[in-house]
Amino acid sequence: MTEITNNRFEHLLDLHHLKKTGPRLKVLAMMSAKNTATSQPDLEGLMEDVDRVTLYRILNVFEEKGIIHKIFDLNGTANYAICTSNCQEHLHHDEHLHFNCTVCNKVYCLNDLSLPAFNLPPGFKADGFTLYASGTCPQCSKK
Amino acid sequence: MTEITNNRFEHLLDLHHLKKTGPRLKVLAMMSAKNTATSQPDLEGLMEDVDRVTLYRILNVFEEKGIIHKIFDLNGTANYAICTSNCQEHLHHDEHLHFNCTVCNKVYCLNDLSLPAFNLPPGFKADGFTLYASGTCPQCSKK
DNA sequence: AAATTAAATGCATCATAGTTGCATTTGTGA
DNA sequence: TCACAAATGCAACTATGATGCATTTAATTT
Repeated sequence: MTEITNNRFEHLLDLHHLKKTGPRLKVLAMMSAKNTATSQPDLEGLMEDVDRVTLYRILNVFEEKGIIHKIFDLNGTANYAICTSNCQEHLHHDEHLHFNCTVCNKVYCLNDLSLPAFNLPPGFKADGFTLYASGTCPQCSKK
Repeated sequence: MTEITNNRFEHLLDLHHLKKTGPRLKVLAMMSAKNTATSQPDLEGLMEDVDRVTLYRILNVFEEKGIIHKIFDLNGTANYAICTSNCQEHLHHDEHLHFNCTVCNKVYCLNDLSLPAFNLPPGFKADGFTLYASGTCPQCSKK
C-alpha cells in the first residue's frame, strides 16, 4: 500500500515535470495522511529534517501546479490540502467549502458540496468562489 | 459634516465603553473614508504618527467589540472594515460576501447579499459563514 | 477646577512567517 | 557515467504580530 501510494505521488510529480525528490514526496505523504488540511506550522514540525525555505518553495510550486491549494484559517494561518482530481482536471472548478473548527482549529475541505449559483452587483466579474464555514467539527461536537 | 461624522464615531466608542482617543477616532475616520476594506499595511501607512503596537491593539479591541471585522485577502493579508449596523445589532448575522479583486487586490464587503441556505455533512455545526469571491472589480473591469 | 485612577499609548524587545541570493547537491537525460 | 538544469541548504533579511513595562491621558470624583 505504501508502495502504491508512493508510486501515485511519483506519478503526480512526473505529470507536472517536477523532480521526484525526498522532500517533495514527504510533503505529499504527510498531507495525504490526514483528512484535514495541514497548517504551515504543523507541516514545518513534521518535516524537521527539511529546511524551512525548501518547504516554502515546495508549497509554492505545488500550489502553482495545482497539486495543492492554500486556505487561510480564522487566524490567518496558511493551511494546505491536496487537491482532488476534480480540481486538477478543471482548473476553474475550484469552488470548495472549507470548514474551520473553532475548537480544534482544524480546516476540513468539503469538496463534495457544490456552491449554489450567485449573482454579484453589476461590474463585479467573479472567476472563483470559496465558502468558509466556522463552527464545531464532528469530533469536537461529540465530547 | 466632519463634525457629525466625528460625533458618530465618538458615540460608537461610548457605546462600547471605550475611551474616545485620537488614535481610535483616526482609525475609524480612515476606514470609513473608503468603500473597501483597508489592509493592515495601508492602515499602518495612514497612521504614521501612531505607534504600530497601538494600531494592533486598537484593531483587536474594535474586532472584539464588533465595531470592525477582519478579512484575509488572497495573499493572507489582514484587511479591516467597519461593520454595518446590521452586523452590530445581530451578533450572529455575520454572513458577508467578500469580493477580492485579483487586479487591484482591493477587498469589497458586499453586505447586502445574503447567503443561501446550506446543509453541511452530519456532525458539522456551523455558526458562521463567509463567502469569498475573487475576480475583477468594477473599476478594474472598465479599463 | 484639581486630583485620582483606570485605561490607553509608546517604546523596547521578541517570535514567527515568509523571501532572496548564492553555494552546494542531486535527479535525469544524453 | 557525465553533464547540466533543477532542487536543496544556508545565511541573512523583511514583515506581521505579540508581550512587558513605563508613561501619558481620558474620565470620574470630590
